[in-house]
Amino acid sequence: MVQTKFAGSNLHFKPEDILPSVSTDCVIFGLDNGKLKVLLLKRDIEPSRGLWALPGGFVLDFEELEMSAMRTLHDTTGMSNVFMEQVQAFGQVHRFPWRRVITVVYYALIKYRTDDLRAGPDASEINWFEMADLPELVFDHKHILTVTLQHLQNKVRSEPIGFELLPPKFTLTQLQELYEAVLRTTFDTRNFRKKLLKMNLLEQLDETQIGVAHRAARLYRFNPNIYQKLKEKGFTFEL
Amino acid sequence: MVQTKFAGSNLHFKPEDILPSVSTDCVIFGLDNGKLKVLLLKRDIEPSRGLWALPGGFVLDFEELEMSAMRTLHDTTGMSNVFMEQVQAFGQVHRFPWRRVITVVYYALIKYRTDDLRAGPDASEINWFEMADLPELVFDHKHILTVTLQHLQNKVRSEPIGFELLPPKFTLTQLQELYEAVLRTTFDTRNFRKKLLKMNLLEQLDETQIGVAHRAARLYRFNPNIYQKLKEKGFTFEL
DNA sequence: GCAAAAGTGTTACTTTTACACCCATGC
DNA sequence: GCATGGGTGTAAAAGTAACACTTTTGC
Repeated sequence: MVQTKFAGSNLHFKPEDILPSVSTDCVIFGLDNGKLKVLLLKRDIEPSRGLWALPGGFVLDFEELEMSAMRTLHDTTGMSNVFMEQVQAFGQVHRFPWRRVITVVYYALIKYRTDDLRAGPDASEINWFEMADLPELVFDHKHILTVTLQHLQNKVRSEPIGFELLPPKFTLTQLQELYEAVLRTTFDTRNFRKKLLKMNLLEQLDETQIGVAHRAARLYRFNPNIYQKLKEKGFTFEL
Repeated sequence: MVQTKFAGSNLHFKPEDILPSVSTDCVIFGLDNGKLKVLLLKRDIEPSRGLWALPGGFVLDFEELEMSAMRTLHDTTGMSNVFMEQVQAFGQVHRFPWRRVITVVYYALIKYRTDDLRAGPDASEINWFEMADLPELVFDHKHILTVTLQHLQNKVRSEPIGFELLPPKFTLTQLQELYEAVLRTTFDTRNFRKKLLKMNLLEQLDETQIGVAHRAARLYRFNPNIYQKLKEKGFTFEL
């Protein structure tokens, strides 16, 4: 029996295991050279074959929403154990042209990589796009990205999650560029460093950059345990 | 033909018009005498008959999520044109005991009232409860309330939405008590007033309280147009 | 020695905090 | 006249913003 090709990457599941009206989509953020990028797939299925879309898929009957999103993330990047949080649900009646589908959107912050990306069976291509230079997107995905970026900008200023976009050891310049990219602004170097270091969140390492053609910068590490302890004492991260 | 009584207030709709796996729930906040309260229904249907629950119901096939939540709000309070925003989706596999149901939660800020509350056909009782003194709740509704309160606390500090809980004309003391109730804290009266008035968001009226057994307080009004203009000039509300 | 980015201190200004008394009104 | 909440100012402290030059390293 030939069966309709559903949107999403659930083809290896039986139709009766799928919730037909609920999907999850993933906004996967990465930082490439001080630029905030998002991972998109070029659809190779109807509807809207050939347009770019957020990775996503239908939720299985016995699958947690977050698991569904993590499955998508794993399918596309090969990664697990990654920072991921729900943004909200998007449910406009005609957002999906064939029938009513509510999608629950998650965003993930990952360490940028270009190898091991897999388009999967429903897509012909996978690629990173600068948030400032997006292609035409399918359905309401443009709107979803707008809302999600706003959400990220709020979160990143009130919780120390930005580090998730950086390698475990990073320089203060990288950290500053990260915040400048996400918040689309600039900071005064001296003031930025003073502020961050004063929080006592960062472990200064006895290591420096290697292989750079200029003075090598000090490396730092974010320690979640330190943050936890500070938080219990009433500290709140605020950029 | 006898048909199963579904949870929710969708009994006047035909089963085929209902999305069986998506519901909305409403966290309806009101301010009673400086206390933050939430509106709950005592369920008169299975499952969990007799327990208290958030008002909510299944989403119709051709109904926007927000409309669904507004319908619930209207059914219980008779109100429309009310401040309402999505919190997020809750989708734990076994949150609803009979089958998989994802619920999209909205919160509403309304002017407190006790008349015209309607329990509806699925509930035996409707009542306001102090956030600090909740009854036993059905399903994951306790968790939903916790997350939603947190969400409200964040929102209320970064956007001028608290006014939605007050009558159109209010005193600065009422305003302060509102924020103290929502954020569970206290403010210094002088500093609070200075801060709020300095924003130039509030219109001072030539009216005072009437019928109080002490010096009558000045009344103020929040003007959304003023806020809009200030926002365009780069102002951001921050408490 | 030069290009390139790292790193650092001080001052003016703004915001936040802490704190106590007189005022207006109804009864 | 007294009980009740309304309304106000100031000073110290903390935090933020603006600003320019020296250091280190690789080539």
